[in-house]
Amino acid sequence: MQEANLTIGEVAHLVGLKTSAIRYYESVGVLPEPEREHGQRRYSTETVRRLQVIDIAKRAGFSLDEARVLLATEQAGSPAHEQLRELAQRKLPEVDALIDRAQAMRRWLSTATGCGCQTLDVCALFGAQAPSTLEQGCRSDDAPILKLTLIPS
Amino acid sequence: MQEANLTIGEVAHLVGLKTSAIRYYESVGVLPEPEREHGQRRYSTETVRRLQVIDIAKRAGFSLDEARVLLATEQAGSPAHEQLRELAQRKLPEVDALIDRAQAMRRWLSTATGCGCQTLDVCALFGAQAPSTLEQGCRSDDAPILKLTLIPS
DNA sequence: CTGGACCTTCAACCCGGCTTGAAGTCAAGG
DNA sequence: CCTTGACTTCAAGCCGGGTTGAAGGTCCAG
Repeated sequence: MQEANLTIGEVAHLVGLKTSAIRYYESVGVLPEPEREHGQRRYSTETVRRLQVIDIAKRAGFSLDEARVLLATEQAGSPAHEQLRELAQRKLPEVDALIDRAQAMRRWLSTATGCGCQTLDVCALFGAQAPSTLEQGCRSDDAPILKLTLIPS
Repeated sequence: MQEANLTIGEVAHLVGLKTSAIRYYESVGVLPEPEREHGQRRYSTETVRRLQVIDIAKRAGFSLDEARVLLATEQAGSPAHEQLRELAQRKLPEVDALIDRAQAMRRWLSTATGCGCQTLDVCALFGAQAPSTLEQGCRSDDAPILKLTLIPS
């Protein structure tokens, strides 16, 4: 077993969180209740790892609740892998959609910053749910829905 | 000038929002105050278009506040294009980072759902801020930080 | 013994992005 | 005239993900 010798402040510093966030995670069940010494929480490096997992999961768009499932899964071992697989399958299309939208936005933004067009056409963004049909860039032969005058500097 | 003949309910229906959302947008300055007839708001199709812009912007990860800037920019014309460019430049790295993270997550999720490995290694997710170093898939030669036992069904 | 650093709890607050509910107004139709 | 339905306002509530503040405990150094 790991020795639990880190104070909440040390852990917070290690993972770049505020102590309040760590207590909050505990309160919502994402972190287990730690051992205590004189009433104070003591953590092992295992907890630091769990917090890193949470961090990654959050950055990847998981909610705290999903992160909780992820960690619970890891804890429980055998029967939980099904749950993980299910979680992943539910999440995949969401992530795909996110990527599509983000890439469409990226293309749009880079034309907005980079191109020297007189007018910047955003019309392509409005092709009925298909922001991904943005390939055209600054072309503008059909009536623009949104026309921004972008004067080349 | 456009004729303003749409009621809030009609507009809401057209763009797939609740009327409360439209009033909220107005209250936070994302939509301008519309003309009124007998105290009731009347909108032109221009407003519908603005709401579509807002929708796209939101889907692309802009906050309502940023959407407001976007639309204000469009309104103001000349000196505002700088603001738009600036907005776009501020947003681009954010969007890039988002895409990276989402793609890393996508790869991880698809291994989680698809591969038949005994153990699923998430270690690659933890390479010091680099979730994008996930190419390896199920390889696991260095000590995994997170090891999930994923029993092939 | 005192001060300061760190910890504890709990309740309250903040933010964005709305929704909900109560109470009132208005025009049209039976 | 009365009801119906769509509108109006304003205040309050909800959600996730925390932060902040007050009031107090515990430890160690000087």
